[in-house]
Amino acid sequence: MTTATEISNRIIEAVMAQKLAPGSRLGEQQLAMLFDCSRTIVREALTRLSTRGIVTVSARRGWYVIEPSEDEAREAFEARRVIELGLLHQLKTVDKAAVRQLKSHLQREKAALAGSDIGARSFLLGDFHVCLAECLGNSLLADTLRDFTARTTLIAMLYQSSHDAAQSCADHVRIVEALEAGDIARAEVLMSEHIGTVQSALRLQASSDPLAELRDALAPVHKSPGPEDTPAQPPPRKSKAAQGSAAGAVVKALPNTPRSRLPRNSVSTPPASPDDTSTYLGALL
Amino acid sequence: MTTATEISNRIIEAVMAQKLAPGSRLGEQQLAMLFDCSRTIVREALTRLSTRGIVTVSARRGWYVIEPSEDEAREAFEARRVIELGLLHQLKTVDKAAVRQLKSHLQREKAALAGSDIGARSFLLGDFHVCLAECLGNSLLADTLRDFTARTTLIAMLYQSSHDAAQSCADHVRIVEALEAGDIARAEVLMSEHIGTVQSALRLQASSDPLAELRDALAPVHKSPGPEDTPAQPPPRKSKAAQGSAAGAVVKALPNTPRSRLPRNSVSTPPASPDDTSTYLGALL
DNA sequence: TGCATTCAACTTGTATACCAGTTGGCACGG
DNA sequence: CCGTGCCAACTGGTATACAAGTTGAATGCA
Repeated sequence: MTTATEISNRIIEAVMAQKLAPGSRLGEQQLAMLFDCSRTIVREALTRLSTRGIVTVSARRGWYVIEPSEDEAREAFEARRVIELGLLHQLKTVDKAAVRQLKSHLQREKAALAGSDIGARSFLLGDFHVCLAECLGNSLLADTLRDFTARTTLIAMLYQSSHDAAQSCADHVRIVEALEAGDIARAEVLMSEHIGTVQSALRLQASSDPLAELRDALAPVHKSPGPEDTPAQPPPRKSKAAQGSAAGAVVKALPNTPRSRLPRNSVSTPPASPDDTSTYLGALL
Repeated sequence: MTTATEISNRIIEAVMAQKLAPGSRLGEQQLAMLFDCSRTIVREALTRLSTRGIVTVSARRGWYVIEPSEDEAREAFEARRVIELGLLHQLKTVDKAAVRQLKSHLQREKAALAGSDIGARSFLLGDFHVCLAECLGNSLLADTLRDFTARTTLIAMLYQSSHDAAQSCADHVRIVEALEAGDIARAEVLMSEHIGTVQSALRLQASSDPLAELRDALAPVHKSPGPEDTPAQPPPRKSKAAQGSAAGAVVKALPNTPRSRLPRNSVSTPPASPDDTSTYLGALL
């Protein structure tokens, strides 16, 4: 048994940890089995998340993690810029305790960077911004920023961000240094550059050709041209499918369940075979 | 029959129109009767609104419109300031079409100010800020701002704002003028002052005595001292109860249903007598 | 072989039945 | 007359049954 709040927290965390890709399917029944509760609870969690703009429901087809359009991506980054710069801009003084807490966060970031847990790394990198808002004394904006950060994390996954984690962490360190020195204006500039760096690492094509993406993605791959490496790529969650080498860009989020459509045993599956569920929703556990 | 989205929109609008006061009770059953749908739908609407921070549920007691604490009030205004000033601050140029749309909004504000519909007046005054964000091209922030504006509207009701509508409208006019002139910096200053004016019109007591509020509210009323008038007061929705004159501050939102606890007819009330419902939820129709 | 159609499995959508906690009136005892 | 405890009515909480729409694969026909 689990509460709706727990479930939605898990999902948000999984998104921030890049363990749930844009377009991932979140079946009510599957989640209900996974969390050992009824569909009612799952539904409440998903409804909440859809209000927060993290998932969408396609009528009688299923719930899916959002796949932001390029316009939505632009808005999300703009929104984060507005809030985070606005927050710093209005700041008069920096509390000692806040700096201490932020430094503690940076420690965790560095630890994750040294370690091998890609998920924790991604989560902490995003959580820094939430933490900043919280330390600066506005939990309302912190909550808002959490949703927006999850959003930009999904955008980074969807548009194959080539940004690396070490860079982000270094940026965060400099920002906190500026805050500690009381140089808020510099912190603001650094934050602006930081967000700009992350945003410009996206492979957004401003081309007016709506087929460009497909054309590019479906172009025949003769040799691996490998122009640049993409360090912060989502972990090989799905195993099979998408066996094209890591070079080619993925068109969209490929359908996340290549499971063969076997005839169902009968009506309902009481023993709850973990096969289906644990395959791709293990990210939530 | 109504959808969950419609219901939550109605409630948000009623809040922005100051037709639903902080602490108002929103019974699932009552709303279900009012909107002719099942509790399931109502529940979804209320769940959504609670995610947006407009209502709260007290376990097995009922749903209520939020009553923000003073800290939450501070955060809400700060959040609005951050977003709105941040939005203007990052603005490079002002679109012609945006100015046109904003001017159209101002026309409606003036019309409402001239008319007698207090609800429309309050709604439009708040909606201006949402409209601004939308015109400036960020619907994500516009949606966020809608929730925050509803919040500050509730705060104004709860803390007996003495601010008047004409002043707000005049402020809005000046802000749009500055935008039209391309003087974004001035618009920013004006907006800052505007929000400051609204915020400082609240009767927030910064006293550390947690009983001060009660002490003040329950002080005997000998003569009506009437220091200043409070023009933008919530309409006399409830008729009876709170028969103390308009001078004394209301402690909290008084229990919104002084309905006598008559023995229930039997099990379920099929013909759905409109008595109970239409009494205080008429604001939603 | 190729194409259109049918159909069954699977999905969410909605209503409802029932569970459980809260509350306030009322009766009873001091 | 006052205080206290009990009880019934009312609240939301949860699970579940059933309705309704979507999809993809198998099948039959040209």
